[in-house]
Amino acid sequence: MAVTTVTIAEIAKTTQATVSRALRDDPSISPKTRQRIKRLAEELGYRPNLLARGLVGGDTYTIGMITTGLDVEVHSVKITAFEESARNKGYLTITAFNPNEPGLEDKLIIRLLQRSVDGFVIYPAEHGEHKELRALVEKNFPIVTFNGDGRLDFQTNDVSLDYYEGGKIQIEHLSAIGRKRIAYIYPVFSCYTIDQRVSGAKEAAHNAGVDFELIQIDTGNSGQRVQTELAYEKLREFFRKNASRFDAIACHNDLFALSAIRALHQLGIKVPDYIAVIGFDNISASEFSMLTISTISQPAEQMGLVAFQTLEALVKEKNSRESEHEFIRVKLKPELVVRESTGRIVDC
Amino acid sequence: MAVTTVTIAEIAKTTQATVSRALRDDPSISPKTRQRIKRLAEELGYRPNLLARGLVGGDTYTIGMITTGLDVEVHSVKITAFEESARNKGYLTITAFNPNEPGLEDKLIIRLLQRSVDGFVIYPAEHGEHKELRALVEKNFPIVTFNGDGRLDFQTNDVSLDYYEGGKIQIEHLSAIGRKRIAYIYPVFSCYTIDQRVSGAKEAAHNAGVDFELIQIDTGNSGQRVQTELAYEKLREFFRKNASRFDAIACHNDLFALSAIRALHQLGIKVPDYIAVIGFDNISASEFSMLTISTISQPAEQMGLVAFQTLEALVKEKNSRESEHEFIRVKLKPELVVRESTGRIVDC
DNA sequence: CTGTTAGCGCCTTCAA
DNA sequence: TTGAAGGCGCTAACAG
Repeated sequence: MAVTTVTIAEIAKTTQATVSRALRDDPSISPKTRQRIKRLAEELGYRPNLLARGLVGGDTYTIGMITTGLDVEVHSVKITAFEESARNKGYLTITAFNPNEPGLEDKLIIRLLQRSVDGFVIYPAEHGEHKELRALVEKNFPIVTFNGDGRLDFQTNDVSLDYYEGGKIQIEHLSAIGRKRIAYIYPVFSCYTIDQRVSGAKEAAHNAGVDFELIQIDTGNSGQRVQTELAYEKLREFFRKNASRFDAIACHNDLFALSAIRALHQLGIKVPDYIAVIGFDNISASEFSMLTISTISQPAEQMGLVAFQTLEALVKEKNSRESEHEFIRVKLKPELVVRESTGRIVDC
Repeated sequence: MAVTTVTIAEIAKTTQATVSRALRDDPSISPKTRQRIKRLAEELGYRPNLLARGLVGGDTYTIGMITTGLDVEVHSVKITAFEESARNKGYLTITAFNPNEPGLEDKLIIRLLQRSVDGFVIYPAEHGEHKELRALVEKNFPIVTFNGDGRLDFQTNDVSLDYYEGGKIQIEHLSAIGRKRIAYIYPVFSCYTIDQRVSGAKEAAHNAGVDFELIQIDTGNSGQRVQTELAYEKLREFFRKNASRFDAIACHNDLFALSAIRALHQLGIKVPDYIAVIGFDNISASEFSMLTISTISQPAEQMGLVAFQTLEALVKEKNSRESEHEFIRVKLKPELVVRESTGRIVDC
């Protein structure tokens, strides 16, 4: 059927082991036969069976990725960047999605382990014990987490965004353009990264000496998913009653900011003249929108890239030594992007 | 190290083969020993090694997916829907991305084959020979393509959206609200699905007896990727000179429509009063935007679902018989979503 | 019903 | 520098 090392050996009138060695550039093989075998393999269209290779304990050049769904644009960018750098180094990334169910995380880890992945990138579920993850980390299996810092109660190699800093920057910017009565709007469900943004915002407001109020919008908690239409309705209702109290709004993400702007627009409240709005994430729509949105940009490609480089290093090192050393923890800084929604300065 | 069937056999004082059979519910095993072995396996935390299983020729419960990047929201929805239904049936989907390079498609297929996937879902690259894909289809390997209809010169099991119909619906709607001078705006790079939209639109315009003009915008051809800022500039320039000639614009997708609306807004041209705008895809931003966008909605979840069901059937059938039968070809209909950007009717 | 015996395709000792 | 042999964990005959 398929051409294997045995097929090649028979034709080359040598043994299977020699073929195997030649193909892997084993130094013990003479340049001559190596070349001969390689040519033959090429001609016959030989493709190493990675299952067999993995079975005997070698690397599979496969990395398991477990992440939340693709509904958040920023995650997609991270995933894409990771996959691309992995692919360029000859790794295949096998991706499994976990819409934030703690139990599913364990199951997916097991499933991927059964396929003998060389390492893992994991965006941990918000809650749960992380039983499997913890076990792997303890046995020193190559793992890198995204945003594990703070939501896991044990150390890992981690690449995170500094959400606290992000929240701070949002408010500092609003304050810098002269706004003094600021609301921070976010959904009710609890989530570490949102909490961080809020904390950072609170501190910045305190430092700047501006009024600051936290507004939680109940978006219908179908899991962590925001129900878009409902969110819009709630926002409009809120602004109808309370808009006059504020001259600026910071939102936990750009979609919320879009909805907020739409609601304000409906109510005839001009943005940014009366109320300035800033979002978070820098999704593409915030640049395409009729009124472009100021926001906080995540270095998402870089996060994907750094995560892969870290993981690759761990995988290689595992093969050489079992050196125990410190966990690698990278925390990247977000950046302010100023657009129309905070564009004009109003003097009060 | 890890617990295997041998480990269990030793403890259960039986043979490895018996354990293997018991675990797989082989009817030849007595209920007693089966239960005993299963309990033991559970206690020991046994996890079958899927590589070994795959090596002997059995199913791996792994499906390979090759698709374009995650930058297009509709694709993400399809992927997510597919992955979820696969997961619920015990399959792992391993996803590889191909930003439309014909050569890469072949490479990725090979890589996934080396991991012994049970089947493939492929969103074929726009151009190229599709050498590997063709070979697999010929040897009757379980494969389902997305939008392969029209862009492949050979038959496959396929799930497509009817883009022609979509283009038609766009124009029919604009005509139905009384518009008579319509432009179809799309980027310069050629692509089967865009061509289809345009053809459908053209026919609809002809049938409705309205003026119809094709406008291609040069968005800088970094591959197939639209350069957003450039696209916006070009659109604004175009409208500045030509807006007066039209009372409606149809765009090949929603991001373009967003940009178009922003450009029109900048120029002080009211949407939909002077110019109505309709997009394509129904991305979330089209609903969140300050001015919500009328568009054509793809049944993306359904496409993912149908693709998986079709593929699963092929995989199962392969195991039973080598029955040769017709290719399964599903063509789904898009739907009109009316929002503000075509909301008000203007009499002329 | 259960045990025995071959492999699947590859890598890795150990000899020669 | 190459060959021979064993085994990774599992499934699939073939016996008993």
